[in-house]
Amino acid sequence: MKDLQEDLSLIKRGADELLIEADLVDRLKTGRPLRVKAGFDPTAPDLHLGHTVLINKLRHFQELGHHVMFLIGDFTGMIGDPTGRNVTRPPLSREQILDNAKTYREQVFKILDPDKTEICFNSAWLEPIGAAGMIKLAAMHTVARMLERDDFAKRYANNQPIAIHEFLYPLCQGYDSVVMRADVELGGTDQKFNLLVGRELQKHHGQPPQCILTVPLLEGLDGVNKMSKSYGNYIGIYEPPKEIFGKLMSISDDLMWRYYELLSFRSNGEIAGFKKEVAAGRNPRDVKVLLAQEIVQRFHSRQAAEDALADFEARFRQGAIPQDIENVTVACGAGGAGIAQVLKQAGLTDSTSEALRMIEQGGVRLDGEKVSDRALVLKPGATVVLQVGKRKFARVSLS
RNA sequence: GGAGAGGUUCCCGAGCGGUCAAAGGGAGCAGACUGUAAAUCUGCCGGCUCUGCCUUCGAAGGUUCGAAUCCUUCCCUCUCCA
Repeated sequence: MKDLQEDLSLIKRGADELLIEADLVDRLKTGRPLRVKAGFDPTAPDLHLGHTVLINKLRHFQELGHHVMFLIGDFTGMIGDPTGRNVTRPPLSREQILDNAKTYREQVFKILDPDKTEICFNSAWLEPIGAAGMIKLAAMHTVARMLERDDFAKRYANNQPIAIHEFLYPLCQGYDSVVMRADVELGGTDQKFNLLVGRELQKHHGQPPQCILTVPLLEGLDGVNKMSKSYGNYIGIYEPPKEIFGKLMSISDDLMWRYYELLSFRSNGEIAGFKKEVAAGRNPRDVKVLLAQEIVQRFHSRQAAEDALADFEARFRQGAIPQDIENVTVACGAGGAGIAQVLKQAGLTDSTSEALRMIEQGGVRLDGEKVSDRALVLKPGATVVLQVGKRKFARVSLS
């Protein structure tokens, strides 16, 4: 019995909500491996730290000997989960989906055990049911119940459009649970409604309704919106070490604690210790460095974490020029090229207008010297190191 | 099917014949400062062959010396009624 308590506390660690706990306890008591489901849209080809909160939780179940089913929503991906942002997603081609799925698999297996993970595609059963099946499915739920969903309710109240196909998404996701005979489904807190629809549909099909475990959504770098590729506030787990490190260093001091809670493998005791030390005057920067290193090491290596730190220190604390600068060749006529042109063609600014602005604001350096002459001309044959702001560098050769 | 409201620059949102590349806020970027790509403050924030020129205000036409602003048609969204 005490093993059960330990299992349960691991399952609940960091989780937002568990429905229905007593039901889950009963199922755990049976001793059989539970069928644990979590689904992902194959819309984004790579995962970011926000997804890993959920995947870490899947791993917990896996460690406890349960059957983890990683569902790739290749069919539902065509619908796109209603985001409330009223953005129409371009439909994905078959190849794109398969391609994305492959990438998913690789990335997820950095956290999950490949031998113990079942990968499913929901097109396998949603495709065959056809329009008739879809109508049947739609008959199992009412519009009023659909509008209970917070997102729909808000949009409806704010006179924002809701397309009918958006109602189909929760139904499809719920039907997945029926086919997969899920005992437990995991999702972000924003998924709660969809997860509950799964329970309803399972009841309709004479199955015991699945338990639901929601994990908090990780805030993105801005600390406000959820981390998401479409908001551009994310840290991808395949990003270069220095990017991951730098992005983590850019989060606010407050957000840092949230990240510790949801991403760090450090114990609660350790984290509480850090908080105490910072309150007592320790520089939060140093604690942030530890977090950044831990994450870089998880997805790259210990060495990469060391290097990222060294580079960061050199660049931002001492203003040094980094070692690995991109080499760019820019073509110009015999008379040379204007500095603004060169900055644009080297990809350091988006437009010549922006380049000129950067110069006016003192954000451009040439071989470490601030450029103040917007009419500066670079001669053919010259090779210079150009810098825009603190982070953009290029070694430019004129030819 | 009928009546009404509305579509503005990355987002929200003013403008309602010239002074509009278009207020304000957010995001973003740069500078200063610092404890960091935190916080704070300042500036920038369509493009270009840049003291000028070109392209934007759902789309296409039209009126006018001149249109984001007026007219016509079309597309899209919302509300109420049926």
